[in-house]
Amino acid sequence: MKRLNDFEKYLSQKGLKITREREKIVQLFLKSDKHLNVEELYHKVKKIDPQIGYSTVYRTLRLLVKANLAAERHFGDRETRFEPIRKNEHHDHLICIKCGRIIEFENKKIEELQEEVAKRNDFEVVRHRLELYGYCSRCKR
Amino acid sequence: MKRLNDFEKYLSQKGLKITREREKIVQLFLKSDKHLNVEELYHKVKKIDPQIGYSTVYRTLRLLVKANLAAERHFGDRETRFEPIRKNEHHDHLICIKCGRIIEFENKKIEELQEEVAKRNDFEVVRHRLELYGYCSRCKR
DNA sequence: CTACGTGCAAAGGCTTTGCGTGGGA
DNA sequence: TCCCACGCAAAGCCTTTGCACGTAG
Repeated sequence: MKRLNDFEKYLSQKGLKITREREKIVQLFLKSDKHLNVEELYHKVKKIDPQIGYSTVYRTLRLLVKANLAAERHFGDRETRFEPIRKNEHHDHLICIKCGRIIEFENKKIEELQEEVAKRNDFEVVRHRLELYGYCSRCKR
Repeated sequence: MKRLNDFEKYLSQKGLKITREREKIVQLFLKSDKHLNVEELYHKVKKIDPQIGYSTVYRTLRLLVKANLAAERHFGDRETRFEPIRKNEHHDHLICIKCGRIIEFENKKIEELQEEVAKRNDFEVVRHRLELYGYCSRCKR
């Protein structure tokens, strides 16, 4: 769990504390390796340690975002989802509007074209978001 | 105002009513030609006709979406924005994270590449979203 | 005349925070 | 010991809806 160490390092640096709750939450979050929302992670955590409260899960996720170990995503429009950040990796998403499955992909060519568009508009891109919504292999017939 | 006629046609077809409120709201919405949220449109409307309530603005926007005359967008993450749909036109967005300016663009090549990615994943794309966040010409130095 | 539309206020749904208590360092 | 962190409950923020009254057709 390299990333868990990164998190603990971050905490120490900031004078924050390593607690039982944070350990468990972060472990589960990193392991699950999906795009979870607070609710979902909260339920996973509850199963392992029923003491832990919703706000702790929430605050830990926010902390992960600050530490640059998690990214905040807004797919469905209303709900906030989080995903672990693996170093040097950027990807976009295919989202099934029937079953909710999320498939990740990466395409250098598209990114280059984006840069081109930006340049043409005298715009400096900091980050981007590309999502394709439709039906996955299982849901289209 | 071709689109206003389209809206009224839609209303008649569905047995819905053309009201003073709807006329004004839709006119302002189409004219403003920006990416407004309910709040913003509501304020514009208020200036012209202070009687009109927030829910009427809200419901009229929903109606426009149903009529396929407006598209719902979620940029900032939490707020819902609406933009008029011009026929046969698809575009994506450059969003300035400093001043909030939104610039539209269109790029066929990118769309083709998206289809390619989808095919490779046995995925059928229904719609997509591409947003580039960064600094616009005025905000970067 | 009837069903749809309107404004108001309140209910929802999720995110965020204040507070008193508990626990790392 | 001293802050930081925790759980709980409540506050915020938008979005959405129920209701009683008004009005287009």
